[in-house]
Formats: sequence, C-alpha cells, structure tokens
Amino acid sequence: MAELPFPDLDPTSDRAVFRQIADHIRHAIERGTLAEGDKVPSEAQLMQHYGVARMTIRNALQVLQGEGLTVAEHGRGVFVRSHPPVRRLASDRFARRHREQGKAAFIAETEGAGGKPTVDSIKITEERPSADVAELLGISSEDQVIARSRRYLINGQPVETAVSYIPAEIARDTRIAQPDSGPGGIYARLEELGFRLDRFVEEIRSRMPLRDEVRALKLAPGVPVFHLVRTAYAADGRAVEVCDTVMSSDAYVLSYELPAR
Amino acid sequence: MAELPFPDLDPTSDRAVFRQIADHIRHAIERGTLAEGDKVPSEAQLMQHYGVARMTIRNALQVLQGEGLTVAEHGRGVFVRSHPPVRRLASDRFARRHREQGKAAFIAETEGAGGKPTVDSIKITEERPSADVAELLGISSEDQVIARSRRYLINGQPVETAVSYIPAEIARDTRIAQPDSGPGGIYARLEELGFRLDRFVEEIRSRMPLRDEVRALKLAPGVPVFHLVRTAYAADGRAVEVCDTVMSSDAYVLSYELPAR
DNA sequence: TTGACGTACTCCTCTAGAGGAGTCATAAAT
DNA sequence: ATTTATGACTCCTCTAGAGGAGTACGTCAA
Repeated sequence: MAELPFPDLDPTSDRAVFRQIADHIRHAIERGTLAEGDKVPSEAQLMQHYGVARMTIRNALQVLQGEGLTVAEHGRGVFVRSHPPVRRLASDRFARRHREQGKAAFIAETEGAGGKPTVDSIKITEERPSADVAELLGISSEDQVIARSRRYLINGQPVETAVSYIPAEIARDTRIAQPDSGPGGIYARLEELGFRLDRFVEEIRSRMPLRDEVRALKLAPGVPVFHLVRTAYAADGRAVEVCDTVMSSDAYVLSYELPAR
Repeated sequence: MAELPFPDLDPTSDRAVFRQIADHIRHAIERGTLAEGDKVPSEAQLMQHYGVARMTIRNALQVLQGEGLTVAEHGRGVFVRSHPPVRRLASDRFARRHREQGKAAFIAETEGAGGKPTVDSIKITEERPSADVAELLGISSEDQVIARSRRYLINGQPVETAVSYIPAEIARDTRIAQPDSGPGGIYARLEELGFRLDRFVEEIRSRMPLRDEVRALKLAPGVPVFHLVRTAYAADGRAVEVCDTVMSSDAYVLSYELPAR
C-alpha cells in the first residue's frame, strides 16, 4: 500500500484528532497535492494510516464536506469538489439594447458563453402576493399578482430558480401570463404594454439553501446560495415586477458598476 | 418530564432516522414552535423521546447546524440561531456627497443606523500584488502596492474584513500609507491626490468561509460569506484601488441599482 | 459478444458504550 | 458576605463494533 501524503497526528496538540485529520486533508487540497476531482483516500485507508476508529475519520470527512471542499459519492469514494465554470452577471445585463436582440437575458448570455441554456418547470399562477412582494410592488396584499416560476439550467445542470411577480392588473390576459412569454422575455412585453423600464433594484443575500432548494438546484453539500430579489421600475416610478431568484453560489459571480457621483 | 413537540418516527420511511429527527426539529423552527434563541431539547431528552442512540441524535443536530439553523454551546445546550440586524449596503454608498461629510463610508453608515462602529487590526504593508490584483489594477506583478488591511466591527461584533491594494507609486509617503487615513477615508485622499473617482466595479461571490475567516469574523457554523472585490477607477480610466473584502452573510444585504438603458 | 452473477470495495446508517470538558446553581467553608 | 467546592446537566470526542446499499470489475455462461 502506498504511503499517504499526510503527516502523523500530534498527540500533544489539544486540537481534536478528527480536526487534525481534516486539517491535513484540507492542506493537501489547498496545496494541490489533491487536485480537483481527485479521490480522497478511503475511510479504511485513513483508519489504517492514522490508527483511529472509523467514526473519527468520518467526522473529519464531514468537516470538509461541510466546508464545501469535498463530495462523497456512495459506493465510489470521496472526491475533491471541482468547481464548474461560473457565469459572470454584468450590471448591464438588462440593458434595453440586449432586450432588443429578441432574446431573454438568460438565453443570450448563456449562448454567448458557449453553453446550452434550458428553461424548465415553467408554472404560472394567479395569487395573492406575500407581504414582502406587495410592499415592493407598492400594492395591497389583497390585490392579485401573476406569478411566473421557472428553473434555469446550463448544459443540463440547474443553476437558478426564479419567480416573477407582476400585478395581475397589468399582466392578466397578456403574453406575460403565457408559458412562452415571447421574444425578449417579459421585460420586452412590459415595454410593449407601455411601461418603459427605467431602473432595476437588486437586493442580494447569501445563505445556506433550504431543503427544497438543494433538490431543485442539485446542490452539493456545503454550497451556499445567492438569494436575489430584483424590482423593476417603470419610468413613472411604479414598480412593475418583482423577481425572486435563488442561484447556486458556485455557478455565479455577480458584477455591478457603481457611479462615484 | 414534559412531552416534546415532535411526532414519532416513521419506521416504514426509507428516510434515515437522523434525517427524520432533523426534519422534525427543522419543522418546529420553521413553524415558530421553537423560536429564535430557544433551547432545542437536549441530546438526552431527544434520545429518550425517540428511543435511539446518542450518535443518531447528534447526527440530526449536526444536520441542522450545517444548515445554519442552530448553534451548539458547550455545556449549555443547542439553541435556535438568532439573526442579528443586517446592514443594507446601498449602491450609492460611495457617492462623493457622502465622502464630503468627512467620514469613511463604514463609520457614517453604522452611526446612521444607531450602531457603534469600530475598526480593528489595521495593518499596512508594502508588497508585490497577487496576479489577480495586478490584473485588476492594470500593473505588473513586479510593481509594488500598498496593502491596507483592517477589520470592521459593529457593537463589538466583527462583520467584515477588508484589504485595499493601492499602487505604491500612488500611495507611498501619503496618508493612505498611514494607519489613520484621515477624514473621508482613502477615497477622499485619492481625490486630493488628483485622482477624481469615476466609478467602482464590484464582483460578488458567495462561499463557505475558510478557517481563518471563521475566526476573524466569529462566524457560527453554517454561515456563508460574501466575497466582494471592488475596483475603483479614476476619471482617466485608470484603476487606483482594489479592495478585497469578506463579509459575514448574516450581517449584510447588498443592494444595487441597475439602469435599464 | 453479450449478459448475469459474484465479489471486493466504497460510503451510509445505527448501536452501545466511555471519558472529557464547559456551565450553572447550590451547598459548604471561610 | 464572599469564596470555594460539589454535583447535575450540557455538548464534545473517541472507540468498537454491525448490517446495509451503491459501484466497479472480473468471471463465466449463453
């Protein structure tokens, strides 16, 4: 059996054994001794190398998994997590000139980067808005909204879920309430309806995903999500859409330009 | 002993016992049966209630901790995590009109929100930039930069660490290279030096913290961080500063305004 | 060549213990 | 009144097992 590239435990340290082991493996990953996609030595190998019980090894591996450094595959082994190519979202991604190309923002960007975009599980309902959404839209929570929910995938890998809320008064019986919202997406439709879009405000949070989100985005353990809420304002100052999206944090880098004025 | 507010296990389910238990507790937290700050029943109580081994209970609690829903305090118990008040960072936070008040952005904002701001562990070095920083600043990685690192706290609670890199050619022997950079902060100094700031570009990532970051920000388990890199551009298009900051995700909501043009 | 099967290896779940260490309240000693 | 000791309760670490289930791969029969 080949020697493992890990030092021995330090019995004088007050650091718990499983943490020391996690430190060794983490260090190997950071140095590149274990590269992306590499297999971490098996539980049995590690048990033998360190001479500790299996649970101690599992605790160590658990730590790394929680840090998002590794993923375990049942029956195959534990692997150093490889990071997928990220999408960089620029702050001009909703500029009108892009919309006029006739493609929705997501499709245009993804194709531009050489990926295959898909949109999935499109559901449209009419409902009462939550208090938050009503507040952002500046309407009463008694009023109805059209909720368009969907999931975005790149090369079959889910990266984002989104729900748009548009006041029913605006969107009812328009193409916005149809699964296929047409060329340029719903922002193009809103402009056709006379709501010239003026600005968007995005609020960004970062947190660990809920269980449903883990499933919908096929998230590896230890991967947080961006929670982004965008409000679209028309030229008259009226909010015409709120879009609530959850994005896998390792699929995205968000980029914004701020004026110094 | 009081009855615990959890149902029995479903022995027919193929869901692992510890996951079922985690589900019960998570559900109680979501419904509010267990409110923020409440103590989760102790391991012993849960063992007795469910009639399972202690490790099974600990696994369940581990799941919740990994989700950032609970924190364990050695010797005291496990508690539902309470979320501190968040700071909302607006996209005009670096506007010149704020700088002219004579206060650095962080101080002004925090006092405005009624908190006590502190800046901590200020260290200034002159060094060679990393490849990333050199690229953003548009300089060679042979050139020197001034690195200003510091930590921000609100009411004694660390919320953010930041390192600013400014080309040494610009900042050497100026107040920027002093621990106290003077009224209005380094952006005010840069403008005094003739670099009229034009725009900032911020790139945002979200990820789990490294070990050092957990320590520096006193992060609870299961709390991700924002990793934000801001580049400041002068009116001539030259990059004059790169600021690399790591923020506790439960202390911040980031807000940006995007033009629709 | 193909497909079924077995086997070895992997991680997953769970049990049943043990000692350690931090916290807190109370009782005893000063 | 203050300090010190004690004990109950908490979570933390670790051991030593057991059976389960998914994966990879070689063997053997069709």
